[in-house]
Amino acid sequence: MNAEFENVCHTMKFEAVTIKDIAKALGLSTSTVSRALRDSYEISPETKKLVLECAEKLNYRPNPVALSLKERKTRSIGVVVCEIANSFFSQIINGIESVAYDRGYNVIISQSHESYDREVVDLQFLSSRGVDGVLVSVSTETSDYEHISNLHSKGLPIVLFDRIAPGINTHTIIIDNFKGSYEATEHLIHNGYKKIAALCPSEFLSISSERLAGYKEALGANDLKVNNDYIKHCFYGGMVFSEIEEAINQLMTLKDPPEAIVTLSDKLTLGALKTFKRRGLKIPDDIALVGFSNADIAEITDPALTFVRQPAFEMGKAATELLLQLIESKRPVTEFEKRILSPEFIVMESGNSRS
Amino acid sequence: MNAEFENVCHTMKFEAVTIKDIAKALGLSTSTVSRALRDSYEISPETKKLVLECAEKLNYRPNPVALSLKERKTRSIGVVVCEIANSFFSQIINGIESVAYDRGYNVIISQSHESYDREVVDLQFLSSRGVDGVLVSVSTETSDYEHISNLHSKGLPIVLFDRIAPGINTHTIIIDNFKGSYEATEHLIHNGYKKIAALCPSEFLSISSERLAGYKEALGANDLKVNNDYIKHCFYGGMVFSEIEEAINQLMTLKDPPEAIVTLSDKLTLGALKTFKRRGLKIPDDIALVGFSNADIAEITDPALTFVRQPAFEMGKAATELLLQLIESKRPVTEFEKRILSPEFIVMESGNSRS
DNA sequence: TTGTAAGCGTTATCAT
DNA sequence: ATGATAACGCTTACAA
Repeated sequence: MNAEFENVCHTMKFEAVTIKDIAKALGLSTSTVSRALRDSYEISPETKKLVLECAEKLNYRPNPVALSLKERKTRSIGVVVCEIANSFFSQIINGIESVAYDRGYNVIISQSHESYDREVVDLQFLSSRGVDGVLVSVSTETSDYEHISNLHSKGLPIVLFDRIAPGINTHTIIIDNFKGSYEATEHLIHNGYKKIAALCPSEFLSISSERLAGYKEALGANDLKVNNDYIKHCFYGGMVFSEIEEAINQLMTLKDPPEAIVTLSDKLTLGALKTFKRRGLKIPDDIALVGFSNADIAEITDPALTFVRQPAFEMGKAATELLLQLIESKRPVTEFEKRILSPEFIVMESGNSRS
Repeated sequence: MNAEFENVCHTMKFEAVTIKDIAKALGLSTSTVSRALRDSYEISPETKKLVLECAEKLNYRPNPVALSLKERKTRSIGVVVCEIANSFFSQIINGIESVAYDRGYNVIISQSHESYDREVVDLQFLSSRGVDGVLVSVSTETSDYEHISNLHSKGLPIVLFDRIAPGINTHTIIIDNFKGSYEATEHLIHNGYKKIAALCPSEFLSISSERLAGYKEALGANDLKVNNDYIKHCFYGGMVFSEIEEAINQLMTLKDPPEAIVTLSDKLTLGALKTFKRRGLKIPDDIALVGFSNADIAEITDPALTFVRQPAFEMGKAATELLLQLIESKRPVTEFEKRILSPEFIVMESGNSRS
């Protein structure tokens, strides 16, 4: 008996006050109480006051689960990213959370860890949990997008961001990847470098092809030839550090090694910096570097790094605003917004000029 | 008519298959179907097979909201941290998510942005949303813990991590902060530094006093006096960068400036590195630095930084495991675990030895 | 072995 | 202006 009691106490959440309790306390029906709480016109002012006071006194809080069941919406949105502990994505999540918080939505996070299978499960899990919509940035392994388009065609609002999926007609928000890498490459060219390598994410990712195109275009526009030996893809884009190390090793042991590298993602830039440090390579004397990075990383390197800053926080905010408009049907289903945010090219005085 | 139809299509989520649909399809009652799905002993094998097949065919997924309403648990846990886009916390969240995922729980994130008011609202929001438990690391502004102890005494399972609250008797997981900063300080002393300053988080945080104690103890154990001019607190612990810059400026303009600094949090270490770079201070010739940091940051500085690594991922995992045990009543309510994780002290050959 | 009915907390549709 | 009832999807006594 005692043991049982203790167990119950332990398990039991605080018995929340319900509309029933208020009804009982006031000798009213639940429907009256419900209406009074929602400030319905059909309830007399006195009753309203009574109910409101009682609710206040009992510290009544509507049960969101019951509401969800009734209204078939949970006021929560799901997010699928490769890794939370990646500063680019954590900044995006920060933006997502800020908008969601303002609008009274919960944010449910899940990670694909760059695994296609995991992404499928995550999405399935989120949708079965009844989220009102999802924000997705596809994993590096993902080349089949049916799991996304299936949900989409079932009416689940979806906004794709950063790493998007071809052929799914929905809202998307991306960085102007072409521009970012074009500027990075051209900056190196303008500083006198001709042998410029590119370190890219997996070729399957939308960001990769766009950024690579910018790199090639910048070379071409400056009468430089594209050397395929200078282009390295890291399939797991930095999640596996050894991939980056290996790619850079290969570059540096070419008969004709590059004098400079553009790193086409935040994670790759970080990995390249780490590799340089481990190998004792000095920037810019041994090798020059410009690439996508966040300010923190760029600023603490020596010399401070000229870099492409991606507006991650803004991207998270924009994606969430779009998603909530979709969810709340504030936007016709036929107009899909394809937004492109401009990256910032930040030149550090100290960085990469040839000595 | 048409407009209405479109609107409905737009708003409507895919009509999910329910137990009722299966029952109807098979000419059974919902209870039979329910029991068959739960593999109850009272259902005949044939019926079970029939139901299971039908469920499979219709792609039936149990509605978690309905389950939540019935069982009064949501299989979701809430997390309150100061900032997601702080690598220490994003690594912790990674750990949290990994355990939660394995156990079929959702993780709902919210940020306090180091604001006490926001922390109160976050916690209120999470609990009203019916999370089964919460993981909390208090904000730097928080010095009153009633919002936490209130929820706790109402029976909501709570695990505090990293920045804990005094006087709340629940599970806690922290780093051995004393040890971490003791080792950092002593390492500098062993390398010949005597004038060692400490850059600390807000004095109200549990981590701050513990780390400061380690610093002082290390000085004392090596016959060095504590100089209060050498101890600087940054109230917002790095969320406001100018605070760090200002603190370091003050240190460097003392009549007798320090030769070395221990930075007592990841964020402070990052901020100090940024400040050094901006001021053109070289490590270790102008100023030596040892502190709490993650490996990425420590490895890309020049020279690579000797540092205290906090097992953030492990902390997130451990906290979540404890919380889930509490939630699932696998652990008596009277035994509160106070776990202390050891930090790793990582010495880089290149770092901080006097030239 | 299977069906009926009540209940989780709320709101909407009828009555009254 | 207020109350009774059904419904959202599911589980579980209790009947049959």
